[in-house]
Amino acid sequence: MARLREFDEDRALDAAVDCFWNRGYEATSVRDLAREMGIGGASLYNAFGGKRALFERVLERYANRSTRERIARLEASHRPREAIRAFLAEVIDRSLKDRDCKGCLLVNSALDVAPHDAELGRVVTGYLEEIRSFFRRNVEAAIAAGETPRGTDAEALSIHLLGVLMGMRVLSRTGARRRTLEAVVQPALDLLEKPH
Amino acid sequence: MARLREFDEDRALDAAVDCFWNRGYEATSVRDLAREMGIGGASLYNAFGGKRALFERVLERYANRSTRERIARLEASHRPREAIRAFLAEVIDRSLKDRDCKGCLLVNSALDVAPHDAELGRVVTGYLEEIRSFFRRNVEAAIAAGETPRGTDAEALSIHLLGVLMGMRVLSRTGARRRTLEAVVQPALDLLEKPH
DNA sequence: CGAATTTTAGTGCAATCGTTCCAGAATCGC
DNA sequence: GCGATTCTGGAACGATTGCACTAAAATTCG
Repeated sequence: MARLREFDEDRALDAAVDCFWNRGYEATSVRDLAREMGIGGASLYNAFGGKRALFERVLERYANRSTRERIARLEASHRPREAIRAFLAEVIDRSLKDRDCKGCLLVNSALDVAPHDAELGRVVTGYLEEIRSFFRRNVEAAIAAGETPRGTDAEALSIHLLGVLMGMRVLSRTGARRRTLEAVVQPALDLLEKPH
Repeated sequence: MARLREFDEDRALDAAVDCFWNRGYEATSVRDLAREMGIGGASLYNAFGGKRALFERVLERYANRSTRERIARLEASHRPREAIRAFLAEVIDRSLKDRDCKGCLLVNSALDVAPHDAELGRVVTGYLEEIRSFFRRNVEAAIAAGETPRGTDAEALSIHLLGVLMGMRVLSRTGARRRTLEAVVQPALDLLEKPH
């Protein structure tokens, strides 16, 4: 019926993720995007609709490939408390490896675009809630397994863990060292450990 | 010798603070700034040098009027542990009162402009270090007063407090409720409290 | 007052913004 | 091969960007 698309949509999306992740929404131009994605401007509008619509696809892809993948993988291979610990440790490792200090696209977006675009704000908040839900699920499981201190509140602790994760992401974007990031996170992990 | 300036530089700076605070560096245009500051574009360049130079003045004014003022005031009127508690409580109160969810200009800048401008990055990091230094100073004083749990590490705890503050600021920008913000902060404050 | 100096509003500039349009190329059912 | 359809690179759109320039207005010193 019609001409076939020449470029790989997933590869192009990955390139767009890198663009928005590096420079933020406002500072990334459609021309930058098209160049990095290896396509023409017309193809971008043809395939993705425009800058904003592309950004929604980018957020979704980032969530799938980064956040959801990590949650599923760690939850499948670790006991509850260790899943939380491994999640934070992995984020620290990746943050330190990233020379560009890109931080987390969801956190960057929460501060950059969410306040000025209610719909995108709800999307970002939804993804953050998925992370918190992961924390909450595993804190509850750890409580049920009797591995946590007495009186642990899963709801409150999951919020605290999300906040600590956000703060660590902010500091990692400013180029913090490993010792700093671990000092941010450690006390939160200690709350899951029975006092001895 | 020369004509006197018609506008009040401090009032104009305050208006510029609001602009950058609301919309971020990139998304704020010089024309927006001039209009909100009540001056012409030429006056802006004349008095402040340009957008970037103005932003540095804005960061300085924000730090003086918001962060440093709060630190000095609370440190003068509270005992060490209560100064930290009051600091976080005040930030929560102000975050909830702010309908625009502007968050903290320093945090917003740390994610928005710092990674792309090394010099501004150092400026922002410096202001954040002042906050951490406030935490550290008061944790040390609390330790010296014997008010903290045994084995409290002032350096590590001050980093944790800074991270928790950053995280709370991120979540406040997404429109979090009081219960959420307090849940983020409470466990960090508990670390200053002797177990009973 | 006259000269010197600096602020002011307004306009202009080259560049870039997100987006659209266009002509040509490629692919399908027929 | 043909018509229909969708893709492609490239040019062009109006709007806006940060910044520079001009002439008039205002102030202080001599």
